[in-house]
Amino acid sequence: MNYLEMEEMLKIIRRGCAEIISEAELREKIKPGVRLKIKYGADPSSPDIHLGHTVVLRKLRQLQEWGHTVQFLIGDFTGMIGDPTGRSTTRPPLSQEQIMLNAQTYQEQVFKILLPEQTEVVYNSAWCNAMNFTEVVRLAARYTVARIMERDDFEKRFREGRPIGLHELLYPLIQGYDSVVLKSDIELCGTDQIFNCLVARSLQQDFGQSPEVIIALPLLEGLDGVQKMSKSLGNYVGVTDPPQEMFGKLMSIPDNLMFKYFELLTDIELGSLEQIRRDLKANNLHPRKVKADMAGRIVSQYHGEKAAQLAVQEFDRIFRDRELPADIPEKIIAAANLKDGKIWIINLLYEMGLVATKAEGQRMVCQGAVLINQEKVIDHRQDVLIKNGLVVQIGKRKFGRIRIV
RNA sequence: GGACAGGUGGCCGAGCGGUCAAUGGCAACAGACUGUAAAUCUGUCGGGCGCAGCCCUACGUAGGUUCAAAUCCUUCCCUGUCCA
Repeated sequence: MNYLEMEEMLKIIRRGCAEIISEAELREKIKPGVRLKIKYGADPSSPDIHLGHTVVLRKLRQLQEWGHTVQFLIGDFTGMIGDPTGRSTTRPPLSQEQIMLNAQTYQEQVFKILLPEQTEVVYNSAWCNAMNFTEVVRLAARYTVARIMERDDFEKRFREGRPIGLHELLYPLIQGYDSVVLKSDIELCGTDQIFNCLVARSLQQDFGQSPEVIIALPLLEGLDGVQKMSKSLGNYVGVTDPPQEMFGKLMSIPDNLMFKYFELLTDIELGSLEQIRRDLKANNLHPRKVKADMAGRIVSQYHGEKAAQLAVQEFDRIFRDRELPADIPEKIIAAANLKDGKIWIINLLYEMGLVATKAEGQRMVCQGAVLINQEKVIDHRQDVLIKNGLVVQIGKRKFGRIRIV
């Protein structure tokens, strides 16, 4: 590898990165013909991989394409503790079964991005469960309370008088110890994990190993544009979300987030991204179009070009042109609920499962959200005459076609 | 072990005997507008009842005082601060 190739490679690695600790060490490690071990720790607290995770996964994939091996670590042991990272409250621990179930779906989803033949899946319970109490205490002796408390979320919780479980302080150590066991050369993580990775470096040196290089990627804000994307906040796009939902969710991000999504979630060249930015500023390009382009590219990565196109068409049809979607799920209404072919509008919505409670149904009607065959229902006391095939709609996103049985 | 403070709706947070299904903010949902499930503005936001009303369940847990309790008392559980 000559100088230019090295620079080119580093440029690709740097794309979208928040921090590399350190680049000099990285240059040392990346040598032609050397297959590096690249660790990535996954937290199995939720079963779905979302686009936030893919920021790191995509970077791992890039490294795999240069021949390196990914150590995909499933933190089943740490899951039982509950990762305190970024949390202002203690996380409830998960049951063993739940973790294993999550780990399973994780693995299925992760290979939408990673290359399976260059991925080694490991569980940290394999060595953590084998440790006895003496070993745990000795490990704990390698670090100090002051250094652990440097961690932002601990420090903050402590200062604010919020509880911190003693076990939570152990979390960075365990995670660091994983790197020792795996003899990782590089670790990829989100910026919220940098502290843990630094502990890993320190422990590795203690154990006579060369410290891992940390490549930290930014945390992706979720659909609300403020909080980081996470399942528990419900502001995420799952990699298994159906094309249309994926597209819709991506269209709902605030405009100012488009470029970040472009950079971190698509392969668009940074040059053309700059061009888009200029065109947008000069009013040569409509923001909606840019966002749709971004969303379309991402959908096609997970569902293919054709599905993405369909999703775009469907989106325009429903939200821009205000027409009915192509596929409307059928909802069954028991004939026994009818009186002279009629049913109270509130009961209809409830029976169709379009509202969770009848009170909600009433609210929807009063707010003018309910349409039957495109016609607004005004009176919540109304009995409606129904027949097969009638389309009932609440708002812009809930549809059902009546089928009387 | 002791002293003190606190536990309220999905979250944050007011209320501290009746007018409390509980102010306000966030989130969510709906409407208007538009360029979208963006932004902005407006409204809704425990449940049941064919419903301008009535009823049920909710303010850590279990009891109690009272005509009346989220509000007062007691038990227990949980959290924090300080002292030991």
